[in-house]
Amino acid sequence: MAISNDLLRGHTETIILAQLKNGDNYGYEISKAIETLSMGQLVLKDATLYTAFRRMEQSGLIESYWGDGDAGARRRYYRITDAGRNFYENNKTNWFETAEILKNLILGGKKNADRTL
Amino acid sequence: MAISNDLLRGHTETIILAQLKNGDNYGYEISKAIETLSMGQLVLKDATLYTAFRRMEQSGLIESYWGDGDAGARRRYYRITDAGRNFYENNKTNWFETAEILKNLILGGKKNADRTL
DNA sequence: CTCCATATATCGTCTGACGATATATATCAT
DNA sequence: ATGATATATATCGTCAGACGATATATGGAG
Repeated sequence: MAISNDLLRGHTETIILAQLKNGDNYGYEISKAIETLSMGQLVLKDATLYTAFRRMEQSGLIESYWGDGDAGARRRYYRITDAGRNFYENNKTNWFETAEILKNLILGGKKNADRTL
Repeated sequence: MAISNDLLRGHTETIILAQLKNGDNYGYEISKAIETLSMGQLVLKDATLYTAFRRMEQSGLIESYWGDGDAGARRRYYRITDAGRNFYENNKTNWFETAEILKNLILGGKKNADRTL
């Protein structure tokens, strides 16, 4: 059961930034790292990945530069900025708090409800 | 720090169904119950709430009927269907699994990365 | 020479959350 | 009484983000 697009929504950027915190990297490898880390449950689609990069660069969360390797297809490397680090830390904290609340909401409270109406 | 719209996305229906599992109820009270249960962190907007009801009724997750109370504004009550229960159980399980994976993804793995690249 | 993995990129579509707005009733303060 | 506030439901239009489809380029395996 893979992670659905709607449950992913809003998390993509944070997940990518989490990878970039480990050092500069390029799209394809970030994508593979995420796939591995999620044990195959999350495979970001190309369109999702690259639109996220663009968006994040425009909003100053990351910077990019072309890799100088001659071998293979050209790679565009991304580097996390200070703004990106702040954004990441905020989202991380936010997620843990949200997850706790969401857990309660999804469980629904009220252990033994018997309301007839 | 309230729950952002994007983190909410995809969870609304599950959260509403969790409430209806406690017995038939109407929109306004469901909304208040969610607000209380989340300690004010999640306040579903009217538009979100009522579009969700419509969507869910059309897809057979819930059924509705007008309350017969003469007092106050008319209330439309909702009842969870069998399909709704299945949907809820699936989403609940799915969420707990997804949350676990998402936790790893957001933390990003690789404790002490020092890749210069 | 063709197929596949690597690698990046854009266009257009669809879905779901929400701001704005409308409508109606009951209660409470002025 | 009159206007504000809480209760209660509903729709329209907008916006953002995930993704299917598609395009392009390279290098190695068969």
